[in-house]
Amino acid sequence: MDRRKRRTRKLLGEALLELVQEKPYEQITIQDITDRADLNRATYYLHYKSKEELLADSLEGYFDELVEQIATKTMNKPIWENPEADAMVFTHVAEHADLYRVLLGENGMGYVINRIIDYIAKFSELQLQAGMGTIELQAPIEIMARHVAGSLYALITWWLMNDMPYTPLQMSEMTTRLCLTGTVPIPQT
Amino acid sequence: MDRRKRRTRKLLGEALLELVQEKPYEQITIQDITDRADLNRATYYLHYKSKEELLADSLEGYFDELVEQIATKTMNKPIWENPEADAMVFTHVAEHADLYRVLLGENGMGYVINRIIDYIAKFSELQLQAGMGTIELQAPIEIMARHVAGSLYALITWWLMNDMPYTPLQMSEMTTRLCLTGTVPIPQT
DNA sequence: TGAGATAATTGACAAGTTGTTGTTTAATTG
DNA sequence: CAATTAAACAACAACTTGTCAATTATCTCA
Repeated sequence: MDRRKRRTRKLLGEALLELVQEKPYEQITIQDITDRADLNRATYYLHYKSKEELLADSLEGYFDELVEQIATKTMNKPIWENPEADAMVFTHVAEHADLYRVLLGENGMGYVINRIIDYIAKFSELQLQAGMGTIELQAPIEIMARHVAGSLYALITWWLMNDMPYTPLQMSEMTTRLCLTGTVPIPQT
Repeated sequence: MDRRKRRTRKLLGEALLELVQEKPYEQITIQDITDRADLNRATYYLHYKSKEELLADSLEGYFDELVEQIATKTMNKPIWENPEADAMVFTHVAEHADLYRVLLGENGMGYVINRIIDYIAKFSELQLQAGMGTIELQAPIEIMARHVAGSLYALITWWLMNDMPYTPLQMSEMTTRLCLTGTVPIPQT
């Protein structure tokens, strides 16, 4: 990709991520973005058709960063020997708290939310497949992965919206425990 | 509330819920809504300031309907004696599948998603409080409730987006099992 | 039923946004 | 250096928004 092209897209992305923290997403116009990036509005349309397209593109970076971090740490280890993996997620969220608060909270953005859940689910699925022999399946792997992803997503947002009252490690331990042993670890009848 | 006022709001709500299934939410203008409802555009502003306000208002009905159904069935029963409760949720979603697919799927709407999770979490919290004496707490109730809510949300959307490959009862059984006993019901070390 | 209150209509307004186009200028690459 | 490609620029029509003041229809309650 051309150096100038990359530069322009980077500028646009940074502008949008800044603006998103200043005013409601719907109220951000393409004009606003190009003003902030100090580019002509027409230039925008040479790169993106919509705000959504730009936002999705800009977020890639954050996601990839996190996914890679985790991948290097947890590869080939089943999740139940790895509370640090989840802790990394919570830490990552804390580092970009302002942004995620906007993306996930209150008037959060649906496709970002779903994308995040998908990301997590895909990841869990790998984890679960790795441990397939060891554990007794409670449901199709696909579904178990979604279950874990949903739980993690909900706990992340709760934590974020309540000013992070626990440490990432505490959160990750609770998450892991709830996902692995459930809410009611009483003798199964 | 005035009869006419109610009528107008109902018309606007129906119009929006129709439109939301026809084209992307962001592309729906207030003009579109009032055209469909056969009302003057200026009239809209006498009732709502934004599209969001109208949408939130329109959804109340659906939510209340479901919440009440469940409340009457499950009151005072702990959730683990009650797979039908969750089944009702899945059935409800199936009944309004077209709408929920738009609200929750792909480019879903963030605040609707969060509202749904909040709804479920509040509900779970009551359930968990009711069974407090009986069970051993794995984490603060608040967190356990979020965990359950996130899981249920993720499973609902997965089910919806994959053309509902299981029956509501099957889904509800898996949900319950995963939430109660977790993904890995192996002896705890 | 009829008077008064309230909601809705209508048409019009300025201000702003959108997407696109054709032309010109600048930067990058080999 | 020449060719290519990106960006700037200005201007376009079409549409959206929020808000008006003046008017008409509808409902409510005495």
